[in-house]
Amino acid sequence: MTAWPFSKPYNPLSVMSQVRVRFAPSPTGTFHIGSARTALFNWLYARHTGGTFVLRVEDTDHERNTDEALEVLLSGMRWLGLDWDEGPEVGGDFGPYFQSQRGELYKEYIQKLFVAGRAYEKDGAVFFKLEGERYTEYDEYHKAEIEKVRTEPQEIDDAIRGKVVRAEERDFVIVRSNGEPVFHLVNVVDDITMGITHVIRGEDHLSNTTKHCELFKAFGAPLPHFAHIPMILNSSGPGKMSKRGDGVHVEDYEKRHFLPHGLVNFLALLGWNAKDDQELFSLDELVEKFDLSGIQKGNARFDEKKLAHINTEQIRRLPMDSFREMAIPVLQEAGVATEDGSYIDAVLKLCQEKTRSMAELPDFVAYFFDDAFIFDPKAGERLFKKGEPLERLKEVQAALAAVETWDVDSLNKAFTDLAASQGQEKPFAWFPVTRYSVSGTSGGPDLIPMLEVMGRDLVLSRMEAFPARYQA
RNA sequence: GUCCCGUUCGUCUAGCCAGGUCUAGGACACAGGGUUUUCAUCCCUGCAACAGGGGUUCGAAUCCCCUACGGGACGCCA
Repeated sequence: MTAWPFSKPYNPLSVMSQVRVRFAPSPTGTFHIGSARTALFNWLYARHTGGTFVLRVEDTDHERNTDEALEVLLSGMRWLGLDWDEGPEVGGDFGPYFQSQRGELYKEYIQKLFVAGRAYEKDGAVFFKLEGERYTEYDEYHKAEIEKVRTEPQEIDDAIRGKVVRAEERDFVIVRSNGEPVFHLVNVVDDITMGITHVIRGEDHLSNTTKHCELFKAFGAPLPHFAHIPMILNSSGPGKMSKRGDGVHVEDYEKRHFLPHGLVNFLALLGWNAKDDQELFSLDELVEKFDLSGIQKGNARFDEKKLAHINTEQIRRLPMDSFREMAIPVLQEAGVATEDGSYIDAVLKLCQEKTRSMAELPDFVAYFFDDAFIFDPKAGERLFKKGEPLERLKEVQAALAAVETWDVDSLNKAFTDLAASQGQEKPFAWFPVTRYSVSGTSGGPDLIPMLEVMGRDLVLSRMEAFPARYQA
């Protein structure tokens, strides 16, 4: 048996001191939010330590492993900004990175187990042979008399949970009767041959880890460091976050126009914290501050409201260029704005700090682009409840029509002068009807800058049309 | 059923490893108030937790034990 299974020469010190982590998803056609967080933690750890992030596709069997399923995964990873140093498309020295292409390697390793007397065939399948005293016992769970083995307990030194001791007690299948190697075997063989130093994965694998330790030892390979991260539970009700349902897939958030970094920031906080009160991070800050020791032991519940809040905050922190880059396709998709240009830029600049999500942006800005906006009935009701808005509107129309240069200063002056002429100190009495007549709503960006952006023609024509339109 | 992991406000969490600085801090949510042309933003205030019981100690959210509850694993799925 060769001590080092890598195909290339190496310097043990330089390789082993380098952190190598992997994300090893099975392409199922969706990208589960829990998987995404596991990927993120691995990615953050690699980037934090200057290590290598490997993407390995566990496509051992399954009819569902299609190209489309793989693409969902890869595009999800790309969308989140989790780039991989080795794996599909980028290659690497430890490939292939698809388990479906590593069959020969697995055979080689299975052979090693046979040679070492640690594997045997039974019912057409290959079993891993545990070492220790054998006995039979009625098992309540399997409802049958089964053979068990008193093995040496395995000690797992987990970076999050500390020392975990557990003994495996049944020989387990490593190759199915159809010839396909099972997860536990390929997972360990790949981790060994890919030189993985840290296995960061969900807590649902903690119990499996004793099987993996048995295998590592049988192969004479050193154990990697383990870090079992807590599960994400359903936001309400029992159990871990289910496979179906709203908001469990990364693709859904992309479709709903969440900021990838909003999701990333939220996911990072689900089970990890920076040991201080900071909650909003840039990617760089996340990379800098992320550490295994900051990971929580207990499971966490997914809270959409907090996600929404973080998403909103990250939208506000976006540089104008990035915001525009994201917003324009959203507006185009919604059919709100079709052309790029300085008008859209001005509108977006006005609205970035007011909008709560990209998804609501089209509705929020629709009236800037289309005369056929809808008048909010409730806001209209409130407006007509007191005063004589139509009279005020006429006064504003006259005042604005007389403005020579259509800019914030002149508009401000027009309103102030109008107020003064009526013995008012502030022009607030004229604001609500002005806003409503041009936008159909009672809220939105600051009025004067908004009028400036909309331009004289649009503003005056909407005011002119308002009385008739509102009746209808 | 067996084994493993966990348990601080409704939720995410700080504090726990190195017991006193904790009348337990922050954030989301919620409630109230203020600012504002704006059912936006922003600001202020409030609400609300150490699962329970034993022990160790002058002193325990922090250490130990038990119980309860939650999660996970026990597949020729990954």
